[in-house]
Amino acid sequence: MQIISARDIASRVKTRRKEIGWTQAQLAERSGVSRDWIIALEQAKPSVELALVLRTLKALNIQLHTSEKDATENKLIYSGNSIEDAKAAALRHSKQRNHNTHGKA
Amino acid sequence: MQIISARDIASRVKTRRKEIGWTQAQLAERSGVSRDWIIALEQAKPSVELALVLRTLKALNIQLHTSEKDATENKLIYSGNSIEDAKAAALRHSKQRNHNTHGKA
DNA sequence: AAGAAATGTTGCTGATCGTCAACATTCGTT
DNA sequence: AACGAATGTTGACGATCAGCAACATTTCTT
Repeated sequence: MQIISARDIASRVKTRRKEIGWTQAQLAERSGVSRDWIIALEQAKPSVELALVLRTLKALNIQLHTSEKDATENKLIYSGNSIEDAKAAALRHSKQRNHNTHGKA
Repeated sequence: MQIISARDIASRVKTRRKEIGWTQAQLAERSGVSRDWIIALEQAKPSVELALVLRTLKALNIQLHTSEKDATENKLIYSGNSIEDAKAAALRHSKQRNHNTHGKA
């Protein structure tokens, strides 16, 4: 499964948790986080801490992998690209929470 | 590549960034974060926000995937497992920062 | 339907985040 | 060596986190 957003992780975690038959409280205990945090994770809160996410995935035996396209290809793609595209995308995301990202709006 | 810890993501990001030939500042701009944050990420700070990580991976064209073992297998594995093992592991991790995880030490 | 269990919500707290600015250090090129 | 660029550090700031406790709501079991 491709992981693009916090939503993807949220649904992955929730689905797997139910597969195993755990409650949120059980998962929280196994992962070493609070039940509140599990709720937030499953509700796709984008600002959760990375390490806690990784711990939770481990508790659920969900493996994470990275795969990249050929480096040369990417170099070509990116080097000629408009910076504005990425910035606009970032802003779109940050609107979910007024995060002001890297300032100078 | 298997992603287990923040360290894995850190090295992945750093390696890929250099492959493409970007500076931290460039990656920061493309990802919509501050340069400070990129530094923190590449230094494997465990508490970085998930959404910013995902945005950065996207900017680098690094794809994230989950893969899980058979659900039945996991159910068997976990249902008979000692809760204390996972808790101990969680505590080991949380010692990196006195996070107090889910209290009631 | 009734009760219990699970999930979700709210208000609060101390701690930490991510950003900025300024400065120090390292790296790479000449 | 010297210069600029890239990387890393520090301190300050407002904003937000993760946890807790108490309560509300939904879901499940009997």
